[in-house]
Amino acid sequence: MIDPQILRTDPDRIRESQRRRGEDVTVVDRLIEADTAKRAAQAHFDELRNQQKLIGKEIGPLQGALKKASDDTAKVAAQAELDALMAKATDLADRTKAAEAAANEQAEVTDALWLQLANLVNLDSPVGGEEDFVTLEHVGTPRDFAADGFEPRDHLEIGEMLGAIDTVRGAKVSGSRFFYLRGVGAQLEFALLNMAMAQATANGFIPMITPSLVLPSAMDGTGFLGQAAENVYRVEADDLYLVGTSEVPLAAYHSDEIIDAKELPIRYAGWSSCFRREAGTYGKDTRGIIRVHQFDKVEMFVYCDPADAENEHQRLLQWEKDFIDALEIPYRVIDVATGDLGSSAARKFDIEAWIPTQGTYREVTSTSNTTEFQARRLKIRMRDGDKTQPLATLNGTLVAMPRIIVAILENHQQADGSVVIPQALRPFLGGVSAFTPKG
RNA sequence: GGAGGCGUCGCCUAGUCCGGUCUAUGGCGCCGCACUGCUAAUGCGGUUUGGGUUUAACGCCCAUCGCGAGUUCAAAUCUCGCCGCCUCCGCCA
Repeated sequence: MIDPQILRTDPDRIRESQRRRGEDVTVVDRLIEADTAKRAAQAHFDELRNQQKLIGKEIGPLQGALKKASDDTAKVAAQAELDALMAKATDLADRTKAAEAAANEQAEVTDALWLQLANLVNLDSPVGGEEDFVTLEHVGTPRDFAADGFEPRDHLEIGEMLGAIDTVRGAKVSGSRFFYLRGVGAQLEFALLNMAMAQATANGFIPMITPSLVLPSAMDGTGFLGQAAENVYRVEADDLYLVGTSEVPLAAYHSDEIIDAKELPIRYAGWSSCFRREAGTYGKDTRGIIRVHQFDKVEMFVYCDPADAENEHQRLLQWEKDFIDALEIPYRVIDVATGDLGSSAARKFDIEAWIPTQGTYREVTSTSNTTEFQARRLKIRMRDGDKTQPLATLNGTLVAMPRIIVAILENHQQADGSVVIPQALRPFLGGVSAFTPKG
């Protein structure tokens, strides 16, 4: 959630953000109303409770005096006073209880509204929908296969020739959009994993292997039970969710904690399987492993001072570029438009790799600055001197396996179906320089 | 899965049997001040978190003793449910 103070002091800022996202603006007015009602209800309850406590404090001593009273007149007087006090207390208790219930109810209504509100967009993000991104740069040049004298095969054809990808049996065993990596395909993933972790640790990241099943609180805290809910697998019997990215367990890792500002930034590189229902993508990317229900990914996740978040976002982007650069794959970097940001993100950069057989760029990594949005929901704060305030969280893909494998196979293929391994990756494959089809 | 124990404001801890004097004790750590060639030691003060109100500042109020509900004028304390941790047993990659 965003800072409630902004609602009270500068609601137009929220309205503008909602407008840029193409989302409901009237929610701001409903929030103002609910927030006011919530505070009034709370103040009313606080006042009644205060009175109740003051009376309660008189009752104890009075009961003591009653016991010690020596003569009957004093006893009768004390008893009368006690009875009057008790009657008042009983009445007050009823009213306090009612006020408390009203305050709780109003708080619930208000909190629910808050959770509907997406993060404030960064004003530098291009405004518009999915197609309105701004291309920041192109790196590398798409290969000229005509000059090389052959027609490129798509990643699935190459993967099958190499015995590296098996989608037919994936579907047989688990249904559509599931696949097996086998042989050099599996080795390629392990090599990419090790290369990614080597880079991450060299850059000060702490390697993490995270749970793939999380509680509703973790899923909701990271903002995945909003608009994205339909893409989340839920294990009903145990009320757990399968994560779509290790961003979820990495963000929730420090939930309900206060971190000393001196320890920031804290950087984690998380390895996990990722599960996505891919609802609403019927007919899209049905061939190969571009869009699948389960894949593995190394995710970078950072906790830092909000003042440093934009710089850190640039660093994450640079680390993503470093990795793709090392794999010698042409790509472009886009600044994602406001309407296509997730609810948590204030700004997002995607790297899209050139896919020769599609003649276009396809997303392979994504890095988001979620500012204090997730930290507020997950109650993660930083202590800076005597101030305690929410910190900023950011995430970025270091490597998402299937798509980077697609890019490697397609861009580095040869006429005979073999695939040249980029220099930087070879040490992680025992020095192998190419994968070659058998017979 | 079974049995038992435990959960207190950073860490440790007192309080829970028997409800009000808990505005939660003490130690450690941390912060400030004093003293001091320097450090250490010592002394004094401060130190949960969230919300509200006020704001020039101080302050005041409410909630918070794992979470939730109940009993009561009043709950860290009594009752019920849940969660987590530890020990032992069983099962198991």
